[in-house]
Amino acid sequence: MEYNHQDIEKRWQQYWRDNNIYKVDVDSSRPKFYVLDMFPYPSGAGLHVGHPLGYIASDIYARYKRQNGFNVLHPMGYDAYGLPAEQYAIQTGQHPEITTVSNINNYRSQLDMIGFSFDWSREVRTCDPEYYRWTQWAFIRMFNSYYDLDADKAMPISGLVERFAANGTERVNAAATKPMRFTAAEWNAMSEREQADVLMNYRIAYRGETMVNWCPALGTVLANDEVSEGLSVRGGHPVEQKLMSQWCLRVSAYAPRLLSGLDTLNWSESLKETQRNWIGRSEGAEINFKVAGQDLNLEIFTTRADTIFGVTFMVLAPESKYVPLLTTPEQKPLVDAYLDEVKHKTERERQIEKRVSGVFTGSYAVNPLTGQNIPVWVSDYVLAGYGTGAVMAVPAHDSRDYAFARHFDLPIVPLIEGADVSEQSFDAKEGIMMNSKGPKLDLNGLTVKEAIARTKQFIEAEGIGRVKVNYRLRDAIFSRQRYWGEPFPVYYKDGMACMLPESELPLQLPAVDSYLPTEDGQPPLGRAKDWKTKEGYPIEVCTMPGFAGSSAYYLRYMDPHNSEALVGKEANAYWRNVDLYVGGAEHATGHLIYSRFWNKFLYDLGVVAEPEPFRKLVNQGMIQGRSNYVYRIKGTNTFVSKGLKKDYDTTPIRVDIGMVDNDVLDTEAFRKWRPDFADAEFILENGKYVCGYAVEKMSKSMFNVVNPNDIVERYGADTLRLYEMFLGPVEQSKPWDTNGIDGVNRFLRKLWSLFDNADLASDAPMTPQEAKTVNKLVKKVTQDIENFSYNTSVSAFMIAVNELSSMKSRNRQAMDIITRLIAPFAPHIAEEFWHRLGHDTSVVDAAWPEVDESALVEDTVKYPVSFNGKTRFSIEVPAGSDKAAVEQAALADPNAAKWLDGKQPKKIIVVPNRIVNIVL
RNA sequence: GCAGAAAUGGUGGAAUGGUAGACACGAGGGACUUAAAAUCCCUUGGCCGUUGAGGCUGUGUGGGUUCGAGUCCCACUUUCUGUACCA
Repeated sequence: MEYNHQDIEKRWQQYWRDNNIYKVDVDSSRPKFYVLDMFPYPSGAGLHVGHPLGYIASDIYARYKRQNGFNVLHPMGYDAYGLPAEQYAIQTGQHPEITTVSNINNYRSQLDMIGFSFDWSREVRTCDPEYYRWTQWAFIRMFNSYYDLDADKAMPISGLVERFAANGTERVNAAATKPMRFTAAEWNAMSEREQADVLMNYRIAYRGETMVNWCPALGTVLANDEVSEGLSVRGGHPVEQKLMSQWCLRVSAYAPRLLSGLDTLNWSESLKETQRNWIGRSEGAEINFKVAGQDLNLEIFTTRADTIFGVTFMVLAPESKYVPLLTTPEQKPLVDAYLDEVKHKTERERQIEKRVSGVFTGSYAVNPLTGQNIPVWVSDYVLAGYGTGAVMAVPAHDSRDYAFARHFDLPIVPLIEGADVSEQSFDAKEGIMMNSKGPKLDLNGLTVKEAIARTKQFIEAEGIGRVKVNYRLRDAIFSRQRYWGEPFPVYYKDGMACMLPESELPLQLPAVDSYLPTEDGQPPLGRAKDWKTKEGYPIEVCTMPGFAGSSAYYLRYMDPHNSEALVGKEANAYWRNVDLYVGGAEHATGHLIYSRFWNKFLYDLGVVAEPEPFRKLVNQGMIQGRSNYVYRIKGTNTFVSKGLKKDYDTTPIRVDIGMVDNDVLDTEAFRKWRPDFADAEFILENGKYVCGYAVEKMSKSMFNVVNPNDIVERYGADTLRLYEMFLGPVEQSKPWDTNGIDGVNRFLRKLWSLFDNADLASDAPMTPQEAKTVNKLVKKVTQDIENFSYNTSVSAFMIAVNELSSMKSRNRQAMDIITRLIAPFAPHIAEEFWHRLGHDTSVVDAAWPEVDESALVEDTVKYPVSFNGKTRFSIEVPAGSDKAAVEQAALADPNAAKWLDGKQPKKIIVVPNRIVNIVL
């Protein structure tokens, strides 16, 4: 009988659906295992063959774990809010939900074809009100919490209010936007409005006046991870800095825990490193410089406290609050002009220019160690968002300060012996200090490291500064001036932000007549009718960003229909966290930081049991497209085959890969493709037109998209699954190349015919050869799955099937074991075999086979024999021979004399079961 | 610039420090066929030689450790990914 994949796959998919095979429930009698894929944003283009790569890998693991007796949670859902649907809505006026739902349906039908073991009864969609009510709920909880640095966790803001009322800020150690000091009396004397403003300074979800990435083209602000090189990640539009009042999440308060938590995770080193860099811990000191002639301290942050004797000027960020305070009347026109210039530059322009610019404020600061007056400048090379937005400039030992000093002809004082600073600064943190002696502190002769420690100690003792750990991680900006997102459960009462009661959640996204901003520049929600509370207070018109809905979805899967809580205690206590998370590395600084933050916040609240959401994480590689090119001779309509193009002056043109088979162009199809190619002429080689190729991103515009549906239709889902795994290591990026798929398909057909020929009536034991082949396979596949090395597993299956066919094996036991082994990879064909073997339950629950080691025992062992490390011949000795016997056998071999060449071996090395090396 | 990963045939890729190139594609040759498809068999890193003969060389470059290195160490080159005036 022929292998008819279409019939088999349709039939068993139906069987799985009808019997709810993939539905799971809490079952405390079995250990749990949680396998999760990063849920997709359902784009209009649908899935291409690159998307399922990670899903297939995780599905194999999920099925494998299930066959090993685990209760496996393996859900799927959709990250349904996003810009493309909204942009489409703006163009067409169609509600983004309509597009989104139709895209979701398309995704679902594509996913279903591939035979995944998802429990669809747990599906979540971020745009579903029953889902986003818990996103809103978490936001309210964040608003009602502050981060207590002594307890090192989030605490209810009501506790902080009590402490303020009793003792003011005394002994309060809380993460804050800006430091505050007041007494209980002062607190109690404040108006409600003033108190609300103070509390905003401490809330974990707060409204803050901050520098934001404003993208005029998209009409919204963006988070740092949504901006790359001064352009928006989505769309590539320029982004500029703007001071705006926005909702923010105090992610920075969690920076130390987000950093230290990484050590407990089984993630790739490169991904952890990316997060470490993003969090950006740096140890240094904050030092106060008095401003000459004013009662004002200029506070700076530095990691190089040792270089304080080389400070020849100070620099403020243009946005620094110190700028207006330090600008003297004479310098004001110049400073204002400079600030104006900087403001009109986008972040991108700033980065591209890299021109040294700046202006003197007219004020001087006093070096606390030397008492010298040093000028204070303003320049855009200092960032307002990092440290205190002001630096002490040490041109001799910092390249940026050096460039600035050179440009404005400021003095450069070297502080490290032997450092030549005539051409460039000496930035390395090594060497012996010099020129560093003041009235109270002498660093000369110390190493840089010693000097840093000594200086820190000194400034703390003298009260001119303090040791400080700084983080690069910024608070997340949480407002988006867009329509298609979660509405904030926030209304404004006399200008004060208030939360809706949790009982009124979800606050549903209202209908609007257009998805554009209002005429007075309000976000689209400004158009919603009756967008106010029962009492008539206006509701927030911004929506939440994309990462809001994806930050806790893994928790909702545990208990998706719970109407009382995000996740019930019992469900959470059982499923705990994700054991294996598979997804793209591009989320390293976005979703994977926010999720960890969100989880830690809920952990502080006692809502979830685990401090980290994702224990093991695997980043699947990208599958790139493989585009084909034809070569048109310039000025003609004649196309020359790739091998001959060097003789002509040609222009490469991309062609649709649908017209190309194994790089050979279907010339007739090409003529029909476009009217201007209708009369195309071809110069062939060996009667064929051979196309060139290039590895590029898979996209419609490059005509290189391969649709998984087409593959499934032609070869079957099992072939697709095996082939995607066979392509190479899951973590690695690689181009898609349909050319190799025949090999995998051939393998499945061979397996099929092997099975078709198996003598199903007999239950004879396996022959020793059969047992060896089968047990070798069990061992290899088990190891490979544990190591996520699926490509070598597929090879192992091919080898085993070849061996069995050449043995003309007809053994039922062997087929039983192979069926169970291949079930995670090729579930449809395995299910078919399983039922033919007479089982009436699904292969999904068939026990994973164990290795019968006794079948693998060999009678003889083969040793390669090397002379001075070069292998010359091999010998076979009885298994269990001792070293001396192996040595003897090697020397006694007829081949040995030739290589010994009459010499005595100096040494003979025998590595058991490995090699004999004879050293001459 | 910084950080991380990588570099092996025509291609995708295998190799717990132990016979490099498994497995697959592609290519070449052959069998079956009126023919094609499908299927099966043989060859396939390079060089020299042979036709039951084998040898040399070979994992980006240069060093090192080791009886033995694709694998470990040092330096360099190139590529990919992330990040970037972070003081």
